[in-house]
Amino acid sequence: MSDEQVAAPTNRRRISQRGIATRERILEAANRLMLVRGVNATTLDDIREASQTSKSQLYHHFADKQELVRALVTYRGALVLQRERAGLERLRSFSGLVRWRNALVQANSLNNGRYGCGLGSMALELSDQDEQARSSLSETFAAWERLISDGLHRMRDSGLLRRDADPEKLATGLMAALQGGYLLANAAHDVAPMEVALDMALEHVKSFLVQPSR
Amino acid sequence: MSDEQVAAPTNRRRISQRGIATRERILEAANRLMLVRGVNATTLDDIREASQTSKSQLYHHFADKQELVRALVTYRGALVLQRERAGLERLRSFSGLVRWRNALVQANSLNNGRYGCGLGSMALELSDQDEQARSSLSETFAAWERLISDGLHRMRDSGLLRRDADPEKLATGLMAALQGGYLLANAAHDVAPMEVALDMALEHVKSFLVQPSR
DNA sequence: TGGGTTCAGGACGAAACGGTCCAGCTAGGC
DNA sequence: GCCTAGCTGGACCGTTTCGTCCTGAACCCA
Repeated sequence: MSDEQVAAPTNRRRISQRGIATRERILEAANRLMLVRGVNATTLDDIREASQTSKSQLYHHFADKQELVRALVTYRGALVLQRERAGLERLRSFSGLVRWRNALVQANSLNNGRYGCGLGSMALELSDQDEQARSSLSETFAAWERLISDGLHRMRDSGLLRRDADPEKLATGLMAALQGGYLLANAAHDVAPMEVALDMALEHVKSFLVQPSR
Repeated sequence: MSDEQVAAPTNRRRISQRGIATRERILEAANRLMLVRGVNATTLDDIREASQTSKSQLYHHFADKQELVRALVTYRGALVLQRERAGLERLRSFSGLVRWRNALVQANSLNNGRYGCGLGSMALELSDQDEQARSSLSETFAAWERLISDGLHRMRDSGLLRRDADPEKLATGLMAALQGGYLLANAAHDVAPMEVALDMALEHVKSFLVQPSR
């Protein structure tokens, strides 16, 4: 989020700067560790050590591990939406979509496809385990898709896309290709499947362009 | 597999029918539980209880939990490939692809999008945790994609698909759409995103048909 | 039927893990 | 500068969980 704390503290009476910083440090460490090892395979002691804090601080800022995980869902969601908003809010052309694709592919190629999408991996791990986390993740995905579909709406309104193009469905398709691409790239430790998947989705969007640039 | 044990016992000297049945029961229970709760969130005691066996049997048939998980990867891989082979080995037309899509969607709609793909969920959970499991899953995905691309090759050879269609890339796209669809459907508890994703991938294949049926 | 091998049951141990507690320190309003 | 409320460090506890071990039953072959 641009104008509010990414890690909003729970409403308490007095909160010191130090307290906020500690909470942020915990979330940052949890984010890093759980991206690599997964949520369930990461222990509180791991997080305590990586964040240079102590047990009591974990339990001062979060009621239990589940609440920490839920806070992490919010935290990651905010980070991803912040990043994606920067890349998508001015989307007005097909080449903008290509730039969006390239940025995602490049970022993922830095670690040879490993780790996947922070939201996608949590979605699979938590969906059948924590209903609140699931619905929160689902909303984040919806917001992400909306960033895409808003751009596609602009393209349709300006006459770039045909009237029969359905921005919502196209956005869902792009998101599925992205998430499936992340998954296959992670399994293969190679970014290539993600490229192929995104290119397929882009070709599909292209098929709705008024003047095919091919 | 049709002509070999799905759960091949490790090479031991004498193995009774009862022993094989026990091993199968353990794998079947692990498969069921880990699909719902995830690998790391499922304990050996859960499996012991669900399979009506005991601790010593688990450790008689598998060295440790990791080896059980690896055996499960093989087990699930064989099940999925068996199922998919049945649906794909005679794939020769676009309508065959539509039937394949419908079968997947229908199966997933039975539980409102929950649980996702047994291979995909393991891939995300294990890829950064067990290199052997990851490479095994990656190979299974490759074999699965090959079932699809073989069908697409047949379609291309018979003149249904244009010569410039790339069956391997199309298969990767279909697989990514499927896996991404599973993921989004699981997060949303609604099969709809999976339908949209697969339809996008099918449209993409359709765009390579010699005579567009639209 | 007898002897050795494999299978079953479950008690047991050790370590990891989530979570509690408390004593001392820090910060910010008055 | 004092005082209260919040923050920090880390020892500690109970449970869970992986893994071991030992006893007895079932099985196979001669």
